[in-house]
Amino acid sequence: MDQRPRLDDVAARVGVSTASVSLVLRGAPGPSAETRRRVLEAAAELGYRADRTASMLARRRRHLLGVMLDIRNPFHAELVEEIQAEADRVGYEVVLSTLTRHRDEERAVETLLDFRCEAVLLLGPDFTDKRLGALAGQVPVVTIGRRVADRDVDVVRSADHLGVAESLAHLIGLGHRRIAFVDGGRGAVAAARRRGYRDAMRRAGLQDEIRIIPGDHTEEGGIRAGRLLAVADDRPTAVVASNDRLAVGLMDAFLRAGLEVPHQVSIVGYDDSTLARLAHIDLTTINQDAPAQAKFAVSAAVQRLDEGRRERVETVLNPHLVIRGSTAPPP
Amino acid sequence: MDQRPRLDDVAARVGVSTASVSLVLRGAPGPSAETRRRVLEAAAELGYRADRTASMLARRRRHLLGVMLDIRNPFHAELVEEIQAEADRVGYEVVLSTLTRHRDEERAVETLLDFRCEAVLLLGPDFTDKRLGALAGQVPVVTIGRRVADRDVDVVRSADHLGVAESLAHLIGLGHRRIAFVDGGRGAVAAARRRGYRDAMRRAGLQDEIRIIPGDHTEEGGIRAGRLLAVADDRPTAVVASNDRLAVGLMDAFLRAGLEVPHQVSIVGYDDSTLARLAHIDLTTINQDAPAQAKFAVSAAVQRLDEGRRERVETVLNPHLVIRGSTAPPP
DNA sequence: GGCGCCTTTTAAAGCGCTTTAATTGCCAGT
DNA sequence: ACTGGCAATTAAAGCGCTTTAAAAGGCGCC
Repeated sequence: MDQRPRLDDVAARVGVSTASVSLVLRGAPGPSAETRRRVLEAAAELGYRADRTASMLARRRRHLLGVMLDIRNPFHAELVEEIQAEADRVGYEVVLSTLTRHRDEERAVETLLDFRCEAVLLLGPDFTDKRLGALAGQVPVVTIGRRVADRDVDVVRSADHLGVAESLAHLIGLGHRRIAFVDGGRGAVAAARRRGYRDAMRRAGLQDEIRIIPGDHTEEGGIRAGRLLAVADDRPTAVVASNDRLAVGLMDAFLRAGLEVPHQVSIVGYDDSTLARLAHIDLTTINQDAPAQAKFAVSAAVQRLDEGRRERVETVLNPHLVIRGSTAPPP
Repeated sequence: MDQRPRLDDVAARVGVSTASVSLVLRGAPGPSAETRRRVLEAAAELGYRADRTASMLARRRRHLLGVMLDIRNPFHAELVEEIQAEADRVGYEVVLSTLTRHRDEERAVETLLDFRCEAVLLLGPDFTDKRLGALAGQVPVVTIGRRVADRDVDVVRSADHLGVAESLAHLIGLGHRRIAFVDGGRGAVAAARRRGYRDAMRRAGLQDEIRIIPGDHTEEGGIRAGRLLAVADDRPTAVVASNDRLAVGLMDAFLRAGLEVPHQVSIVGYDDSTLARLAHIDLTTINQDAPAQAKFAVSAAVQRLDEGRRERVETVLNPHLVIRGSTAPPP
C-alpha cells in the first residue's frame, strides 16, 4: 500500500547517486567500503528490496527460468523442488506455469514467454518434436523426462527402457513369466516405457506372454486395470505399471479383490514417488533421481545462457530399481 | 534467440506511432477502425506479443496476483486450477510461489513481493496472525482455508467445525459412539478441525469417548495412526481424519491389518480430494467446494484492487458431507 | 605546480512499454 | 475565409532499475 521504498529513497538517505546504491546492492565492484556500509545500512533501515520487474527490464538479462509442469503430478512436484533449489544456487529465479483443465501446454508456454523467461524447462511435455523445435528457435528449451529428436532441444531424461528392463529382469529372476504391463496412455513418456516392456519381454523369449493393459498414469487407471486383471483366468503373476500412481491403483484393486500382494501377484511401479515409499505401500519401483535430473536441466539452461553453448546436449541418466515389498516369487 | 519483435517493429511496419499500436493492442478507444485492422494484421504477421515485464512497469498497475502454495498438496492443486481460471476471466495474471523443503513461507512470499504482485493469495498459510497483519500492511492479503483474526486480512474459508460436526452427526446417526479423531498437526487448519471434533463430541454427550490420535496431514501419518488403532483393544468403530490423505493412510493400514472398511470400522476424510473419489477408495468425506473458494478469493483481491474496498471481508462457506462407501453402521 | 594514473562517484542513456497532453486534420457552421 | 469542435494520432514523459562513459578526486612523481 504505502509505496515500497525505491532506489531513489535509499540514495537520498545516504546522499549518493542511485548508481552507487545499485552497484552496492548487487555486490558489483566500484564503491568503497565506507559507501557500501552506509548504503547497506540505509537499505536495511528502509526495508528496501529491488523491484524485480524493473531490474529485469533494465538488465539486458532477466535471469528467469520458466518451468512448465502439471501441478497434479507428484513427480513434477519433486522436480520443481529441486529446480528451485538449484536455480537459487546459480542465481536464477523460477516462474512456474501449470497445466490445468482449461490451460493447455501451448497456453502455459505462452505465459512463460510473455514473462520473457530466458529459457524454459518443460516437464514431460506432450508437444510434438516439431513444435518443440519451433519453440527452441525462440528460446532455449530443456525437456525433462522424454526423448526429443529435434537438434536444438536439450534433453534430460532417464533411460526408460532400461528401467523397465530392470524391472523385468528382477521379476524374471524371481521366476515370473506371465508378466503384464499397464500402459500410461498416449504421452511420449508412456510410449518409451511401453516400448521398453515389449523389447525386454522379447529379449527374454517371453514374446508370447506380452500383454498390455490400457491405462493412463492415474490411480483411477490402475484401479480399472486391476479389476480387469484380478478376475482374468490367466491372471498374470506379476504386473509392471507405467508409473507409481497406476501401481497404487492396481494394488488397491487387488487388495479389494482379495489378492495378496506380493504373495499372489507382484507389482512394480515407476518413479519412486513419495507414495511408493510409504511404509504400507512399500512399492518396488524405479528411481529416476529427480534431484540429479533437476540439476542437469538447470545447468543445461545456464550453459546456454551464460556460457554460450550452442550444440544440443542430451543427458541420459540410468534409472535404478528399488526393491521393496511388492515383489516376491510367483505363487 | 533472434530478438522477439517489439512495439517499434509493429509500429514501423504499419507506419504509425508506437502509441497507436499500444492502444490498438489493448483495445483502448481512440484509433480508427482502419488503423486497428492494419495494426492487428501487422502484429499477427510478426507474431508480436507484448513483453509483460515492460508493460507491468509502464502501467502503474501490474495486474498480477501472487499465490503461495504447497505444491505437494493436492487440494492446493485444485485451488490453483480454479484461481488461474478465475484470474484469467478478470484479466489478471497469476504467479505461483511454492513451499519446498528449503523454502519456507517467508521466502515464498518474499518472491511474490519482489515481483510486485498487487495482491497475494495464501493457501492454508501457517503464518501467525500478527505476521499476516504486517504483510497486509504492504499488500492486500487473502488467506484461504483458515481463520485469521487480523482486521486487514481477507479470509475465505469453509466452516471447518461444521464440516467435522456433519461427519460426526452422520456417524452418530449410523449408531457409532466410539469415534476417534486423527489429528493434522500444528497448523491453523488442523487446529480448527480438532476443535470441531471436540465440540461436536461434547455436544453429543460423548465427551468420554473423545480420543485424538496425533498425526500430520500425510498418508504416512494416517498409516501410523492406523497401525496404532488397529490393535487397540478398545478399537473405535469409526475414525474421522483431519484430511483425506490421512484417511487414505488409515484405510490402507486397516486393510493390511485385516480390518474391513466400512464393516468393521468406518472412516471419514476431509477435503473431497480427487483421491477420495477414486472408485476403490470411495471415501466418505467433506467437500469444501474449491471452485467457489477460488472465485471468492480472486474477487476479494480484485475488489480491493479495482473497486477500492477497504474493509476486510470474511467469506465462510458451508462445507458439506459427501457420503460414499467408507462409512456404515458399527459392527 | 603540473601531469598521469588510479579509485570512486555520478550523469545520463536506455530497457519496452503505457499514458497524457498536445498536435494535426477535417468538416460544419457562420 | 475563419473559427470551433471533434476524431485520430503522436510526441514525450515516465515506470524503477542497470550500466557505461565520463567526471571528480586523490596520490605520487618529475
